Amino acid sequence: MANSPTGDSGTDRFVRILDTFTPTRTVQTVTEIGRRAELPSSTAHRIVNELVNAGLLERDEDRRVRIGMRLWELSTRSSHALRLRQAAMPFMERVQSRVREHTQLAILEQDEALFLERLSSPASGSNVTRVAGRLPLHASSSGLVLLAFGLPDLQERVLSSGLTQLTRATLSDPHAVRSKLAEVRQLGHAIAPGYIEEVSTGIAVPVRDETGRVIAALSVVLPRDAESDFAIVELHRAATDIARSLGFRS
Amino acid sequence: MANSPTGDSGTDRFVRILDTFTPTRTVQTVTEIGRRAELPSSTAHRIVNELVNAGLLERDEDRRVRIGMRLWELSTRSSHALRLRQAAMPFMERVQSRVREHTQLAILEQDEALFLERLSSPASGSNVTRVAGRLPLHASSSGLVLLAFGLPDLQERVLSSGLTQLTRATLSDPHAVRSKLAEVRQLGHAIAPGYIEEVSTGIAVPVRDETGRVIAALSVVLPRDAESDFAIVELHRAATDIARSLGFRS
DNA sequence: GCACGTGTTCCCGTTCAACGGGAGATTCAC
DNA sequence: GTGAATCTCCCGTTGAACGGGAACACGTGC
Repeated sequence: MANSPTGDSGTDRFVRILDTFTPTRTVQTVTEIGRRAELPSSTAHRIVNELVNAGLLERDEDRRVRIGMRLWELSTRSSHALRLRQAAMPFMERVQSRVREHTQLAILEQDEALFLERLSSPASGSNVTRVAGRLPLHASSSGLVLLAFGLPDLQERVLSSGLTQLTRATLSDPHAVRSKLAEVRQLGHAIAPGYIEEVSTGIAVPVRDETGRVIAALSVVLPRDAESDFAIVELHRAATDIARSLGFRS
Repeated sequence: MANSPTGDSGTDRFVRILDTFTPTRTVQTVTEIGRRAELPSSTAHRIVNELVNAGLLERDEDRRVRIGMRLWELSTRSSHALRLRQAAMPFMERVQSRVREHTQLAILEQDEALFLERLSSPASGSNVTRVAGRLPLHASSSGLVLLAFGLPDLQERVLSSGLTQLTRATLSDPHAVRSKLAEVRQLGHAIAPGYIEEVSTGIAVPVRDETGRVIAALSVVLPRDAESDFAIVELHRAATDIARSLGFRS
């Protein structure tokens, strides 16, 4: 008998196992992992043990498994996002303290908006985004900014793939999105009223790196009917300051 | 011809590659990686490509390689350290704003002190520690706290391994460390004058989780001759507040 | 132009380490 | 007790990983 390989390259395996950990389920038994990753129990045990030895997974007192600190340690060596987050933090705090609403920083990651940091509103309302969470590009203000100032082939790719509809207000027609993007480029910021939740409006501005390229989006989430001009000004000011602190002049 | 396996389990391989990325070298060519991980060039290319496909590594414009955001994303699913960092942050900010020196949070990781977060002194002096950096347990104030309140077999393991001497003041004799640990337990905090750098003193207190177990060390770095009582009081207050915010009563 | 160094891609025969079925140990719950 | 769930260990099979090597693609210096 023996093995009937499933066609994955060893590394996939590994990623599949890590992927069984979700933000809501951070500890699980080995057998559970095996079930979710569709691996035979004995195989799951073998690989998990390897990963534990390597420090990428850890076991708690009950021998259940969770993601290891080693992984976090390694991930901090990804300089660019870390530098960005570091540079943005003080200015995000300023925005948050003045606008008093959720303040978020997102980057482009595999055709989605990935949220690097989020400072919650003191009067904490909606909670759609979270640190390390993702949102589709066409449906969030941050995503629209990243898309509008991104490469043309990214736009093609996103527009031609299915544009999921999150609320009644979400733009799901490629033409509508395309003219929205033109508007974003012209205004210099994106306003997404009710695209994600009926009750709130996202507002995002582009953040530039030391060469002037748009690398991130800084955003706040306001109640749907709130006055947005003050937030826009604050966001732009913060984005400029972040760019400056990254070394971008003028 | 063919292969002479080096005896590693596939996963090791993988970790060896990730380990070639250091805080100072965050992008490199595939061949470079191969050299450092002591892998034949063709093998390095194969594995790196797998990792890139899996999203754990990324290529920049010049096809050079860096650590991927995917890894960071996965690492955020490691709940416990994240929760701790989250809970500690506001109180660390308070300590930092009142003591006005480097303020740090460290946990025990593979017999070393791993620094989860660091708020730098406005009058930024020494810079030995950094986020995701490590220090030996016997030579840092944070380490001494983690060691003193840790499991007995941890203490044995550390004391019987080589106690590296970082400065003239570093305790390198097992007996000296042992009585230092007794002192730490008795005082409830650790003072490490000049153990790491001649010119500075580390001061650390234990942080407890919701069950009362010591899970982290909160520390500040003062100039060697500075008055430390105020800092100690502030640290203890912050540690208590952190424990309370994690759910620990009394 | 040519020679050289460096980084990368592709090919392919060898071989050994990963594979997973299965049996048995262990623990917990009812 | 019975039964379910989880984990450990063993072991024969085999296919996928391995890496040497050749060729390609740059760039650079002369």
